[in-house]
Amino acid sequence: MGIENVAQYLKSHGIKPSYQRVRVFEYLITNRNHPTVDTVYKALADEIPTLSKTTVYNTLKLFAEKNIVLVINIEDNEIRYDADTSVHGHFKCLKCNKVYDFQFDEENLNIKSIEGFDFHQTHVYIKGICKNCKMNY
Amino acid sequence: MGIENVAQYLKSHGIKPSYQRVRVFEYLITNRNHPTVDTVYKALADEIPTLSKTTVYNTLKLFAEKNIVLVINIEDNEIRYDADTSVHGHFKCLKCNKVYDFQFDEENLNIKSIEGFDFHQTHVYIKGICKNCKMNY
DNA sequence: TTATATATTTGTAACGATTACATTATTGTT
DNA sequence: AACAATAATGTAATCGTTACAAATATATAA
Ligand SMILES: [Mn+2]
Ligand SMILES: [Mn+2]
Ligand SMILES: [Zn+2]
Ligand SMILES: [Zn+2]
Repeated sequence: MGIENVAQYLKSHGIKPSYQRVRVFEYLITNRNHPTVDTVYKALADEIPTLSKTTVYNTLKLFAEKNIVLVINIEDNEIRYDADTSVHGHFKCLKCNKVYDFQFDEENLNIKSIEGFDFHQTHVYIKGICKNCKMNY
Repeated sequence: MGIENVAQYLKSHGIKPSYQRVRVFEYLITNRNHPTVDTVYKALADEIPTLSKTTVYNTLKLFAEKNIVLVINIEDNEIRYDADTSVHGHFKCLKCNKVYDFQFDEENLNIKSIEGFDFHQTHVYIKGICKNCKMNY
């Protein structure tokens, strides 16, 4: 994504840009790894020794409410976050556990049997084995 | 689904058809409501007073491993189960919390950027407001 | 600047869904 | 009936998440 000024970006979405919030959001856009709360916490705890895991929880929940992050529920045992809020799908490799982005044509989904419904969010999740893992095993 | 003999169906998928397993699977195919563990437990506990919630957990996990139920993770705070294992999408209404099935054209998704990956499962989840709730509020 | 109010962060305790595990019950076989 | 194997049950433990109160930081007014 092309976010140059993170503080300004947060402000423009109604979020006061505290130090911790800026750092969490910066983590998301520089490491595009669809991290869990724990991943973010462990990564930042070194550089921000006073950081509390509760703050990471609160911050990501706030980001989700303000719609600057997507909440990704591919697996039932982990919640991941994504600062890329454009419409795209997620592929999780069952061997290396990496989550890949992919594009898809939403219009061509050609959805039947739920006409007249209001769509707020669409999530497309695919599980399988990625190219790397297919070759190396 | 057209499953006449549940016990036979379980056997054919490598599952010994104990009384509890048959009852849980029967619940799934008669009430097509994408229930949680708790929903199944509460519904059957009346008729099977000795039923343990652990058994419902074990049973649904076994069904998922043997691929006779789908695990549905639309929301991060609830795991739902579906005995209809055909490819179809799920719409969750954010007002009435009902989960609707819908069909979609998998081929037309036209997925880019993950060529050469092996797909095991595809999930399409949509959240929004259903037709009923739109009209009645 | 100082005082005061508001917002945010922190750390700990509580919660709740899920799992682990030991015990009991059931089923199938000799 | 005796035995072995499998499944169900109930309780305790686990772990991710949330609630909450105290501490800290930030903004505003005097
Ligand atoms: Mn993504
Ligand atoms: Mn379904
Ligand atoms: Zn992989
Ligand atoms: Zn509804």
